[in-house]
Amino acid sequence: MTGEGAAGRPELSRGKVLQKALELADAEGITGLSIRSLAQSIGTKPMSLYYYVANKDEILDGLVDLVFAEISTPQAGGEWKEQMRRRAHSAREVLRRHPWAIGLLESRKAPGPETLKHHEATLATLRAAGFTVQQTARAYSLLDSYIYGFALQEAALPIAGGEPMAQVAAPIIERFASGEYPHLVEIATQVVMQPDYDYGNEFGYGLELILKALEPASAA
Amino acid sequence: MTGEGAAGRPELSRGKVLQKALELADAEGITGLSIRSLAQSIGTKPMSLYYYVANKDEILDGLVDLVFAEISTPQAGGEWKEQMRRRAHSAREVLRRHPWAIGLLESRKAPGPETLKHHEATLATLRAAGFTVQQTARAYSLLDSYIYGFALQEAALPIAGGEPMAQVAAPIIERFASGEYPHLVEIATQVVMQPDYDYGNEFGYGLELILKALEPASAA
DNA sequence: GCCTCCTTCGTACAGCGTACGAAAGTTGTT
DNA sequence: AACAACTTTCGTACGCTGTACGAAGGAGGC
Repeated sequence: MTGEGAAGRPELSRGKVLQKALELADAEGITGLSIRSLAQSIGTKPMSLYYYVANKDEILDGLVDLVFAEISTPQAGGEWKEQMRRRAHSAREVLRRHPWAIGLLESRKAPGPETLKHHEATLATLRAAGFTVQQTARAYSLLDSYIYGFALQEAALPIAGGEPMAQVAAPIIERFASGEYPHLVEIATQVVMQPDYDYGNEFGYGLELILKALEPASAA
Repeated sequence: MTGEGAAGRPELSRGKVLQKALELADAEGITGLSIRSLAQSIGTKPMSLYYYVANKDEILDGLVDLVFAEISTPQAGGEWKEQMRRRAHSAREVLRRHPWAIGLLESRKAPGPETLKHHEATLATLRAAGFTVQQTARAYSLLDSYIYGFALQEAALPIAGGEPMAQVAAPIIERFASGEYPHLVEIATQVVMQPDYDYGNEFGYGLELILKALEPASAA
């Protein structure tokens, strides 16, 4: 009707839709990603997207898969601890770049090919390092629990940036006077509000503690 | 207008609104909780709710606080490891009862009084056990990361129940033939699809591993 | 009787996902 | 050249969402 590219040679593709959806989610947050806003950012009309995806849920599934594709994949050859360390730090970094993805993990049920590939490679690395099947399952669950949980807490902080920690403490400050939360005050003043404090740096501490405890022998 | 209780003595209260919202979220999931559906379940009209809450976000904040109130609060007197164990298991159980709450944690910025009380009590217990301020912050972050991450993964599983694990494996089964994911198959068949397997039982394994590694002295 | 406050809620609006079907271009066949 | 078949785009409309605005009506004080 209006059309420059009405038919035959497609102007659009499923990949382009997902790519633009990723950019839009990064820019505006997951609530800013609507079919209408996505179509506008692509330069097309809402209903055109439905030729490439069945519904919005399929877009969200695709986004999760794109995010998994960004996480560094371990190789079965290398030293397992170093491989898991790299993977963990990469996963955290990716989830910090796409904080909306954490909430999506909860509701997706159809893992994409990149997701499966990633899991497969990680499991292969642990098995090759001598973990039994049982140990592998437990170690993987433990590591991912830590990674996702840390990312979740990080995403719940006010905003990324240097030291916006004064803001997270601000609403509590009002109740400071009552002396009702002395230990929260203690943590806030002596740790969180220190000028060079960055919560993200704490990730390595917990990760190393877990890796250290995860020797194949002791993970039974 | 229509009303049995039009004015003066309120039929409603903020607490009742939040209570009903909790029940509705448990019954229908967080997407089933709309202002209209909530009003209907209470037996009033949508706009009446806005006398008690400023907007829907305030309801969600209130729900998170209600959930925190359900988590067993540690006592500063007892043995810290046992206190943290109890708290962790309680938190996981509560988040399994209210799986929608996990996704809410990400987006809430205003902690409620119950949330603050809970944090305060947990911090107090760790400090009383001899953890330094720094160690306390790290230990707490580590424990909560694990708890939230585990709950998140648990919520991502198909449905609660005995052994619905065959379902989560089903979509992958199609790609079994290709031999592309041998380790996923291995885990699926030898661990996940075992008739008595319950992912929730794995929580204790990781928790004990973390608690063991968390001695105040070594947590520097 | 009236005035003021508390509480309820009817109406309306802009936004959402998407079902349905029409329109228009390209390609293949004759 | 004509026509059919297929691919791709998108206009319209429906039922849903949160909520701004303001009217309505009962309760208590004077």
